[in-house]
Amino acid sequence: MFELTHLRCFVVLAEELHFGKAADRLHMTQSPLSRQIQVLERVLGVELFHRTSRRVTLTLAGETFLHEARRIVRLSESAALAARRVWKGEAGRISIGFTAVSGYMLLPRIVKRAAVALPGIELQLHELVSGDQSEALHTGLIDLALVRPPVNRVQFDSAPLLLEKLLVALPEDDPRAEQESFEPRDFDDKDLVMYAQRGAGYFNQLLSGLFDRAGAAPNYVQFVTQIHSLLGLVGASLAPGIVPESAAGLSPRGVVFRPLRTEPALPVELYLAWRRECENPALPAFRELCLQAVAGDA
Amino acid sequence: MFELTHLRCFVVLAEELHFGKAADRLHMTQSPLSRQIQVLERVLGVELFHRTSRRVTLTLAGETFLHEARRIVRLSESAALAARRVWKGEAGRISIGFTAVSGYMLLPRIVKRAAVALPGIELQLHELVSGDQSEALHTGLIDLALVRPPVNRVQFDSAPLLLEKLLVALPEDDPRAEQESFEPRDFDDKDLVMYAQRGAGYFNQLLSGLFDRAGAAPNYVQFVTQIHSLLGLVGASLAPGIVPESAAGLSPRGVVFRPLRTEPALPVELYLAWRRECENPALPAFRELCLQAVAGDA
DNA sequence: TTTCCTTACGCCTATCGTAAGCATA
DNA sequence: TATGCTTACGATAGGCGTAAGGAAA
Repeated sequence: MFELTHLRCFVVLAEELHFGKAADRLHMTQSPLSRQIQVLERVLGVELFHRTSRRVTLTLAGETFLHEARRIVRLSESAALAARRVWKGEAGRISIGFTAVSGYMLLPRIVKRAAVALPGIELQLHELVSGDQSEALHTGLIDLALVRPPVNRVQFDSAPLLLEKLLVALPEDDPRAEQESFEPRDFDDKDLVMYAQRGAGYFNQLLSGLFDRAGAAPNYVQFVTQIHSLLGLVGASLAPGIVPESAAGLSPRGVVFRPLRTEPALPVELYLAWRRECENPALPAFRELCLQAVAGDA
Repeated sequence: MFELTHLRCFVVLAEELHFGKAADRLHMTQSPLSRQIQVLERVLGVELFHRTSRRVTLTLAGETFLHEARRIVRLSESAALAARRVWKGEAGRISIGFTAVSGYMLLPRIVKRAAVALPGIELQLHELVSGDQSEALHTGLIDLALVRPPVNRVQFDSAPLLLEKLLVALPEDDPRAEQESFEPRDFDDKDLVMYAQRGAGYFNQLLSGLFDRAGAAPNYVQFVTQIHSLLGLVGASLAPGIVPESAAGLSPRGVVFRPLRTEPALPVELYLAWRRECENPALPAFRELCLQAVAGDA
């Protein structure tokens, strides 16, 4: 078969229609050019040029081949450029995993920034429940995860992304809905929708610790794994619940939000996590952009 | 720069993800394959594969490059095929020159046949006055001409394509319009629209000879170079004229056609003409088709 | 005679295959 | 220990440039 060298020689000769000039442009002498063309013609079984030792012209077959040869040469150049851009992280695709609540608040801001700062990067968003995130990260389905602690520090690298306040979510018909703000001990021996230990371990531990330190023991009327479910129950007037600040952005019906005074004031953590051997070259720049997107709007 | 060899190796390896198996498919040993990939990667400045001495996987840059490499390899194969088809005359483009009258009758039949019998051939039709045809043929604007004799036998090869009768074209209000048929001596000393010696030499000579041999001397009221013009004058009731049979297919307003008895009965010749050094590989098959198209419908 | 494409010859780079090296399961 | 990718080495094929050959203006 022929090679790209042959095509490059052919294209230039077809443009110059003069072996000497074409050879100059190709930084070679006439003789090897002549042979390159001969080889190409022999391999194809086609006369590409009409040569009369005085004038060189394309045959019809040569004209159609020129068309294709140009495309191939151009493609080979652009393919190299594209590969280099992906390799250098200027282009490519990044898959991001997020849980509903963490994503709804942050991702629009991140996506908007990325479109401006990293125009060659295509973002793929995967909404995943917390438990699935680390597996998705491990198998390579996603390159980056927005997760609650703890992050498995053996498999993954991570960076704190955001700290949030906690809010009390109350049914709007709850008598305490008038109250300005709350503190943990307000829920001692009071009904509360709580997070399950399995499936919502982070919020379960966070709130348990909070109530323990305050010497409060709420009456857990229901355990849920997702903030969505909790807000549904609150909206149905079952009982109040505690949610991260970003959940207020969901504006659920029949629910009002009030501050919960805690120590520290911003106890809810959100982390970025990624595989230690980060083989996606676009990832470092994108992680940086995530951190800036959060900081820039804080 | 890289070569097609590198791309072919790369594509197969990307499919097998195993140097040994890929090398088998490429009819080579592992070692040169390994080096081909290394060269490609060095030339691109990009790691295409993630190698762990146990497992081979594509990097992201490799995935995008694979996409392009496949296209390039496929294109190079199809380009060779296309060039070969044109070279063998199975595909290509043929430019045909024709004069209005000769073309209008014959070309539709020829075009229809070619679409079926030579589907890879694209036809380009050029309507040209007789005088321009041989120049167009010479310069290569057209590959084939439908022409009236004489054909320059030094520059061109030719073949008789069609013989036609002559018809008398009469204004419909001419008293002789009732007459069944004519012979040349009917026009002795009668008004007639005639063809000019320059620009319509063939018909001028044909008719002059006809009238001479019949001992008739019409009264030429006007000289024209094109059959179109002659029919225009006839339709305007200036005088009758003599036209080839195919002109009747134009159905001009205000003109009636009547046979002209001549010796021989089919005196009007139409030839195919082409450059002696016929460099269009599709031409021979197409010429054959033209002759068959005429014969098959005679 | 000049121009310009092709063929001939010697040199050199690049590829090939074989074989040894080395990391991983 | 077996598998499988990489490196080392000698042989060879194909490319290049220089120089001579040959047809056309």
